[in-house]
Amino acid sequence: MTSLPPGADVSKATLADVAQAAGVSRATASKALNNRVHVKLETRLRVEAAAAALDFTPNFFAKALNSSRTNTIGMLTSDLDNRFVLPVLLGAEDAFGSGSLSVLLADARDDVMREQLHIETLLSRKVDGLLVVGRTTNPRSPVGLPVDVPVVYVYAPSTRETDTSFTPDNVLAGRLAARHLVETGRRRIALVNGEPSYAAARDRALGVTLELRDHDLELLSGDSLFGQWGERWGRDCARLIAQSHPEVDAIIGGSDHIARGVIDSLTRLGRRVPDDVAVIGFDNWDVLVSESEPPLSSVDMNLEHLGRVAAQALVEAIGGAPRTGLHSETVHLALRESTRPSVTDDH
Amino acid sequence: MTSLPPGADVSKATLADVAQAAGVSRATASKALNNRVHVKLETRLRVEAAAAALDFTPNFFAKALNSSRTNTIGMLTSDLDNRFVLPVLLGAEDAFGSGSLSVLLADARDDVMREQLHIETLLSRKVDGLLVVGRTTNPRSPVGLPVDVPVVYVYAPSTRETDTSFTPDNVLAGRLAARHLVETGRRRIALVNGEPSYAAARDRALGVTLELRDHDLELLSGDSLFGQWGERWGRDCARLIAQSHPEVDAIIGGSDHIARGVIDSLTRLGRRVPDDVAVIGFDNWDVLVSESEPPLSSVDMNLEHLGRVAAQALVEAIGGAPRTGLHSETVHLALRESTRPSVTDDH
DNA sequence: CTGTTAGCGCTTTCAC
DNA sequence: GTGAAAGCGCTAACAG
Repeated sequence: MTSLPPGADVSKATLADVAQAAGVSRATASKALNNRVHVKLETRLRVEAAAAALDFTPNFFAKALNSSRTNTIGMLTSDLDNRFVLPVLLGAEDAFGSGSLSVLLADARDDVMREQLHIETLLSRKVDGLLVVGRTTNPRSPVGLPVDVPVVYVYAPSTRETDTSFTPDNVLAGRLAARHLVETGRRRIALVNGEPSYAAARDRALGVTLELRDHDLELLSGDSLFGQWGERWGRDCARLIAQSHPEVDAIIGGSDHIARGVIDSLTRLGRRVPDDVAVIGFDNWDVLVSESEPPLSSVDMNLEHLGRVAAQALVEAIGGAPRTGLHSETVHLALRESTRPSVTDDH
Repeated sequence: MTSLPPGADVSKATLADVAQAAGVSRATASKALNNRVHVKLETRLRVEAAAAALDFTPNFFAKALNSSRTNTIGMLTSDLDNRFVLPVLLGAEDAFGSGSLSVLLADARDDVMREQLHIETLLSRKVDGLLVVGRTTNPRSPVGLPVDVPVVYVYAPSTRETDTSFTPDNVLAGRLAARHLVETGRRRIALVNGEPSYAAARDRALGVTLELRDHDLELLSGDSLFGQWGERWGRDCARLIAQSHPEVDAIIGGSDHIARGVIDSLTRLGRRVPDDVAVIGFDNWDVLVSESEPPLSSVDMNLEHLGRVAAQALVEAIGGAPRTGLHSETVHLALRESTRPSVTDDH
């Protein structure tokens, strides 16, 4: 019982204790425990035994004080309250947590001031690297760091091309959705898209258009209908499309929400999904797609994978091997009932 | 330019530099900067000026090395990929972030081993306190800490009554939902509930039952229908209820999802919502309630508030004023179209 | 191979 | 009021 302040009796045993118990100097004990060279095997074993016996845990701060590596990374989110960042965090936490890296979380609330403040705090804690998780896939301006700390941008790429960024390939997503519909016999395809201010919406539309063009097709309404991300927009547009283009045999929703709205309207109008009209969405958000009636096909953005590769890239960058540039990560189809080929089309 | 390892030129200026620039000793500089007593005002000012001029940031680790307070708290989640933890985190991050507290995030993936591992890491980083965020509102066994660090449980309370826990008041939630329906003239009320293994489901059912009893009413089906949390379950049950109890004038969904399914079935069966049957859910999950057709009334669990008060309690506990026991935090109604009193009931 | 000697940057007695 | 000295727990030279 020393005279330390109350509550400080955490991990009492110090390196000196271990050294003494093992009958060596602190320096030797340190080398032994850190797998440094020039330590006799027998000594190393003795030290390790002593450490184990004393339940020794090295003092994190003392270590950090003279090693310039803290095994801590900062995760800066623009908006925690966003269903897209979660899987990314999860994948990242996964990649980090398996090792001995800890994650310092900071939520900037999509506010530049807060972001700068949090960056300063993170830097003062000497994080080894920074993972910047965006709110959308719209490119964002790079964070301004006064010092040289590796940064990886995920979801929202940095506008600076020499930075390292990972973002889902929304053009491919659009292509996959369109290709699937064409391959299952659909020809009169419409796209009800989300907000035009979102790169995700524009990229998906582009992918759809390009893919259709490859098949000598084009969107039913001539162009993609940009609007909002919600069900209501999906309902409204589906109703209009069903009237103005009764021949429609497939509708792509810019998001799962929109697609749900589309299904809702079509069903109420007496159009059968998928027999009369196939419907597909984007994001493959579990709660929306699996319990839909019928279950909704969707394009999965592989967000957890995205987080994982970004985290790995950050670890590599910390290790000195930066993987710079913009990386568009692949996405994949998640097929369900809503795009089952209609029987008549099968022949 | 010292001979430090590359990338270590972070916050170059040290206390010694400041002291020298101010023409005082390091000891005095330290006292001045930390608002300790026994420092002449003029000296203090001079030191502060020097610090500002040199853009001095105290070395976090050196400080931590002899202060036993790290201004870091650990946030241990059972399952990051859970829509209920987000708002809680947000509220907590809010309460912490406004000060100078940093948050070390660890996701246990609902795995005891991982949890223990993460706790050890967090403790080795000497967090001042621990916020344990549960996956459900089911009580959980307390975390085993070898040392005396304040812990606050949120969402899932600890089974140990002397611990500090914050959880939403689901009994009240059930009461509020039922009371609202009764007050708007509904009398033949059914409850389609979630999984019986969830305390949330059982508590909500209890609240509904108690409230109805206070009005000399009881559930239409005699008892609550426990099942699953999804839309499908809501659809199936609503269909059954509409057939077996055609007189039903209100259905409470155990979650917004269930309620959405209920609305879906009722609509398809030609029952009008809310004119024929009122529908209300729980959780007030934005994407589900506001874009529903009609928009869905719900009970908001105040999760962000929950996170905030838990975080505040943790800060207080760190400060030495623990607020022990189980705290059931209040919830509130979020009324929308789906429970509008039907015109005939208004008289 | 091992121990001795110096610090890392800061706080804290305790004299002056 | 202020400063000299000691030390938090560890790692990194340099000798031996």
